[in-house]
Amino acid sequence: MGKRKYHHQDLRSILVRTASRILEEEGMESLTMRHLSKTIGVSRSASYRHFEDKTALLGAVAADGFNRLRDCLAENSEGVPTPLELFRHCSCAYVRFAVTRPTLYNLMFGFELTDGAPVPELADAASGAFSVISDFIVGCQRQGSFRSSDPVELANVTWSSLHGLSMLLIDGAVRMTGDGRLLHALMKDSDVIQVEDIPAISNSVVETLVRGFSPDCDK
Amino acid sequence: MGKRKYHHQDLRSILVRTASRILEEEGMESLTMRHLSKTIGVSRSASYRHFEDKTALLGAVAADGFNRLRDCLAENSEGVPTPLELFRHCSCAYVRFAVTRPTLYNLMFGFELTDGAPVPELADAASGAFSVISDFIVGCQRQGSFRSSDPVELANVTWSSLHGLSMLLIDGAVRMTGDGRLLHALMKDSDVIQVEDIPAISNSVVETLVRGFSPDCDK
DNA sequence: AACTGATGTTGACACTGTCAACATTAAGGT
DNA sequence: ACCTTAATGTTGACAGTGTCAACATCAGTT
Repeated sequence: MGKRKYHHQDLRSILVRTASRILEEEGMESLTMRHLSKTIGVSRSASYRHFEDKTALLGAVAADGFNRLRDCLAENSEGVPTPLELFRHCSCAYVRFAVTRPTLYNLMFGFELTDGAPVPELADAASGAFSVISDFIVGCQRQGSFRSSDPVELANVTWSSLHGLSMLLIDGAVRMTGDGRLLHALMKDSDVIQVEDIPAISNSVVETLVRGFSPDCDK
Repeated sequence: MGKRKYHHQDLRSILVRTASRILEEEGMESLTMRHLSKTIGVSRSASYRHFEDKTALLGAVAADGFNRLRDCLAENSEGVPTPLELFRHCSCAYVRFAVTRPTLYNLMFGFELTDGAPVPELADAASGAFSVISDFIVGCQRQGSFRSSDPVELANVTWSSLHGLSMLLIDGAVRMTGDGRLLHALMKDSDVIQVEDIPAISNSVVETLVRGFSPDCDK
């Protein structure tokens, strides 16, 4: 009695979800096909009926990550009044997503996102997340908060900055001082950043981005 | 006769150099302790007299990468007249370094750079490379090309942007259109970027950074 | 009821990082 | 010259990995 079901109904998505959980909770090197299979309670190479490779599995996890990022960015923008505030909220949500899921975020960008990529769904997912930021920028332009040059240019700089900042935070290369400014990596007496510091960090970067480096417009 | 030398004179640095070469020429997954040892012509676990771990070896390779980056940035700044031009050159050199050595660059930032890090020399090396950019920014401020707010803030945004851009280029998430503008990842008909495109890309980002997003200073 | 394609299992293989035990060398003190 | 000692290189072994071929079991169609 209690004869266990031999076939799962949707092993594929269970694999992706569990892999994602293992990734975040136990780290990248713990995410092995055998460990994954064992935690699910399935045989060691059952995954190969659903994914050609371990790489293919990881690709699916990464794509799922991009979708979750897109949803996260969209959620955080509900009920925000001005486009500029929306842009700020979105940027902050982006960095927080990355920093609170470092391993997943690393995985997401560890793939070739190129056109003829091994995992095409990944490219679409990444594209979707990027579009959210892109749209908010266009909104800022329409409302007059941003100058009306090529929105793609602004979007790429934004994405580069947010992505770079997230990575540097993850790697511990950038910290925060007591008064909320960013601090160059590894200066003495710098504290490890906390989750509640993220808004300050993110806003600091966004403000610098908006203002620019040039002194021409110093009031 | 021809009795081979049993001891190398400096196996440690040979290991780092060869590992670095394998990394760039054959890719990350080809960099295995056994393959490395075999190409050097030394036994499989001789490396463990010089490095506690494979991780320790990789850390040394990464640190060496940061030093090479520092030198590369310094070299590219000789004979450049104005601080702003220096900043542009330096930024371009940074991105080119990353894009032409994607695997190495990925490795360099795949470590915890934190204070109590497993590989402390890595932190210092990263710090050194970062300082070059940082100094140029201060130069721009002194000369009046950049506004005189906290230089650390500008430096961090710069580093974030350059790092993010490099990563996105490496992953194929950002491309270039025929007319030299950046293009959002994976739009149809986009070309793969070439090395000679890098100056245009880098300058585009730098210019946006300097100008800012805000329309306040639109001439 | 029999066939069939999809799905899960087991045994096996080559490969990996790493360690313990051993061999060889270089250097220094007597 | 010898012996000691530490550093350095080698070999055998082990657990763990991704993956494949051969087999077993299920769900659905004819």
